[in-house]
Amino acid sequence: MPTAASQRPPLSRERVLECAVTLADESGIDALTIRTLAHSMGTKPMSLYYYVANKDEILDGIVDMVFSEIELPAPEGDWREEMELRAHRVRSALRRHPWAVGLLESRSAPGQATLRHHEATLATLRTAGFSVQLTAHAYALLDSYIYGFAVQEAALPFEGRGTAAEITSPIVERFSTGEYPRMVEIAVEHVLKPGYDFGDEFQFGLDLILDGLSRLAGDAD
Amino acid sequence: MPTAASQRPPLSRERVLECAVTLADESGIDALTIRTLAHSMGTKPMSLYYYVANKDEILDGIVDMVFSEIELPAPEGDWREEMELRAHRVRSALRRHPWAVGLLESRSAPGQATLRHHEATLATLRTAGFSVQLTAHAYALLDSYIYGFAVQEAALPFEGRGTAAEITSPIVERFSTGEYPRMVEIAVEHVLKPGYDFGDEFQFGLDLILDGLSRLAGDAD
DNA sequence: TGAGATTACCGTACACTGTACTAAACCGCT
DNA sequence: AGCGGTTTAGTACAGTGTACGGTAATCTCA
Repeated sequence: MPTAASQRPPLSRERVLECAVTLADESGIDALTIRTLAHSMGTKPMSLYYYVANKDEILDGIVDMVFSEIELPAPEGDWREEMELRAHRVRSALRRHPWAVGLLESRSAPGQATLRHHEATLATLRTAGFSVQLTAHAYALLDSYIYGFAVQEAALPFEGRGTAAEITSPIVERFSTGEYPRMVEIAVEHVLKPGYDFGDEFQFGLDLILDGLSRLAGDAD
Repeated sequence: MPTAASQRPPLSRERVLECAVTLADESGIDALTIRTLAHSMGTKPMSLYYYVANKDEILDGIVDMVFSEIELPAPEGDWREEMELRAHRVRSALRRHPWAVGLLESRSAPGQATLRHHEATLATLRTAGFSVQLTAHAYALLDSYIYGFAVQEAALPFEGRGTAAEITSPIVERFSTGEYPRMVEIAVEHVLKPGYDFGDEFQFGLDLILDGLSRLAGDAD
């Protein structure tokens, strides 16, 4: 008789983490339980524990998987171009995996891919002539912006262009009292304009930050 | 015989949320379960459900509680001062309640305090002469930075000044291979310097962002 | 060849979670 | 005294992570 195990690709730590990522993408991080994960892989819960110590290790692992998807910046390249590219790459990775930013906060055991990513980013800034101090400042600033933007994006109840109308309707209900005129204004005159996409706001802040860093780095602009 | 109920302040939605906040502060958001919350209030799990519909409502509620702690900016004040103050206030609230930023991502039903806070902030920028567009840009930028900084701060395994040495030791272990020289450099020459506090990085980015906004707002600097 | 060790996987069980359902106790009324 | 709404509890159930132990196949070495 063919066992369940013989009918599917063999288990491995890699495959466990890959399946965990796709499961979290498709059904949300709350749906990522040991049982559903095992079921989605055609196996039983306890089988997974041969490859990972516990669920925390899975969570650490999928965060690192997200970083492993992000192309590394090139330390020899133009720092501004590289940092802009990197910012967009990180953001799009966090948009593909919206649960990741929520995990960042609770995980503090960075994996290999994460460390490599940080190393390459720091190297790019240092190679471009940033002082140690300025590098630390710049990195904290850039990542804060990227992560924070991802948090806001993940909190949005709509996705992308054109579907912004829904979020405002429950808010508009409270507006019969006229309590929030400025929010209405922003909604009507900005967010609800056709073609609006919150994601487009990302470039504005990114440019402002990179401009500021340029000035401090003493570039000839 | 004195019942448990007669020996403690009466339950109320307010008190449930207050106790939920202090429990999350003291023991982490994972420790905030209906059972532990009820126990900490001297009552039984199901009693809480008279005041809140379900746990989600508690989570929404405590996020709003955090916002309610934050003093509102004054729309008539100098916008830059008000925004700087607000940024520090929000950050310190998120530091008092590190679990809050993790909830921001998953909650999308803003409460009264949250809405009031947004309204006051938007009003400050608009009153200062920011266009609707620039207001939206500025707000997204500032909040991204603040939230993202809070995420990073919450992920740090140490708190405040001087205790940074511990985080680096597990990393330093991987450094026998020399794989991460730039991270070592930053650690040794910046993070491990006496008196270093990651929180101090906040002001750097905040100044840079406010400078950039000043320029765009056409101020006389 | 065959016995023992190792690898890969799984069944059962337990303490814990959120919460639906039910019932009891308390309160201010007439 | 007794009624009806308000508040508090008890019990029960499905779902969670995972400790502990077992099984079957594969590998190692005489």
